[in-house]
Amino acid sequence: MVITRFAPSPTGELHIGGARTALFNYLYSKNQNGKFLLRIEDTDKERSKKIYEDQIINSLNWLGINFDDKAFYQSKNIQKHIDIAEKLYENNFAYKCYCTQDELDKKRETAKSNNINYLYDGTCRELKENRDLPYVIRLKVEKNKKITLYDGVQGNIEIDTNTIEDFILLRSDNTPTYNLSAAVDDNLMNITHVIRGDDHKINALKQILIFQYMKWKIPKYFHVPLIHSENGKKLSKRDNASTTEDYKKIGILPVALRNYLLRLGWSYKDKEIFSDEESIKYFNLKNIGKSPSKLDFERIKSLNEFYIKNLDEKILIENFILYTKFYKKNLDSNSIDIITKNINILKNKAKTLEDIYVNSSFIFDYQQIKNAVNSKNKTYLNQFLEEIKKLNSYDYEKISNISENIVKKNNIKFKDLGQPLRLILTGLTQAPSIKDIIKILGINEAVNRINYHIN
RNA sequence: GGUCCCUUCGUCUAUCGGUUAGGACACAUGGUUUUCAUCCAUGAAAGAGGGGUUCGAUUCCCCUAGGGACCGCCA
Repeated sequence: MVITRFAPSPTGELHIGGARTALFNYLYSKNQNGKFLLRIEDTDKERSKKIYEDQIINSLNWLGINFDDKAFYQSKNIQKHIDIAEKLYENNFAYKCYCTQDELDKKRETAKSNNINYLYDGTCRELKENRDLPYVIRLKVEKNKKITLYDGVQGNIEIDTNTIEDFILLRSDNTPTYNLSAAVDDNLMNITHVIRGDDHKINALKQILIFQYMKWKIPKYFHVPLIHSENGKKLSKRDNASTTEDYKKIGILPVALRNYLLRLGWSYKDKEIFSDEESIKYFNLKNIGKSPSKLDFERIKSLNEFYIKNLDEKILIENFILYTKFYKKNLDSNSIDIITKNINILKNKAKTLEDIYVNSSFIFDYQQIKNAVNSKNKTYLNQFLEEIKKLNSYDYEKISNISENIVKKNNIKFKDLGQPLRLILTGLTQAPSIKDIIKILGINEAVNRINYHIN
């Protein structure tokens, strides 16, 4: 059975690249009728925060990326990682290193200032005797050997082991390092396919060495090129578009972000829009692209617009209410009622949930404009007012005729009536058509708002 | 500096050696529209450069250039 995993470290909010990695893992496991596991890599006690663990899980839920079983916490498995380090040491695949951090820092610096490549020089590699000093455990990387990473995305990558240093497995405080923990846990969790960011390519080689020494079955690796910011640089927290939270708070729908992420670095012929079912059905690993891709905010927005227009309106309203609750304000039930009834009008201008909020604000956040109309306009508005007063509620279709007649009668342009009318009804210069505004507000409220301004 | 990876319209991408190099977003123009949008139509827009291999190269190989990742007792 195929088992994939997403293994974030809880040192920050869910990153957009992480979200894509999670999505790919999720989709592939579902496509193969396998399992998708979540492993929180919280072995860095300093930087790992509980609130980020929760945030990552919440974001995955929000995106509809559901993991199987319970979330797995790497910190709970530390003893097993230590056991393996000791086993490697006993089998002479690893050794104790007594070099201090100061010594290593110095060597690193001299190497850097001489512009030469730094690798741990193996000072302690051949030490025979034990010393009564703090030590780390390093893996003994066999020299002068070629090792191959069979990467499902990048092809076979052959590398000389001389360029891989004897990396640390166990720190001097006896805690395991990332490469040890990751390898041990991937083995323990029976991970069959490791799909992750490009930045782990070298780590894969290191982890493979551990797998080989332990005679474990090596998983298949797929290293996905990273996502770059719009200016081509590595995505950073300062880009304001780097975490799923950044998108959530401006009113991007989870379906839209998911669809966008799916098509970033992956494709299926000419297809752009994927339902959840389709994405599971069509997802495969061989269509993952080899080159890094840039984020395109306009594309995200346009996809979001598509989903706002095409999503089931009930679901759209659910998303909208949750959105306003989190990021705007709790709307009263009357306003929600009005918005729900008129969502087909209000959603038409929106690219984001925030747009829907702004577009509907004249319902719950109406601001009267002082001196909005001049005396000439008042005459037309008065005529308009008298006519709509005569309307039965739900007789909104006649509104167009009313304004048409007034325009003809006074020999004016529609603009002369429509512009001030829209402004006093909504407090906004851009809003739905006059007919729709009155329909949304109801005759009474419309009459009130006009009255206020012409008297 | 070392190791490794990548390179098709501005962006995401399609192309299993033979195509007028296709689609989507963005952009431009026109139409619809009682504001703004929407919507519809049309258009402009690409194989980094140089060598090979081949009857034929965007596709395969090499070199150059550009971009990226990694090089922690972080993950």
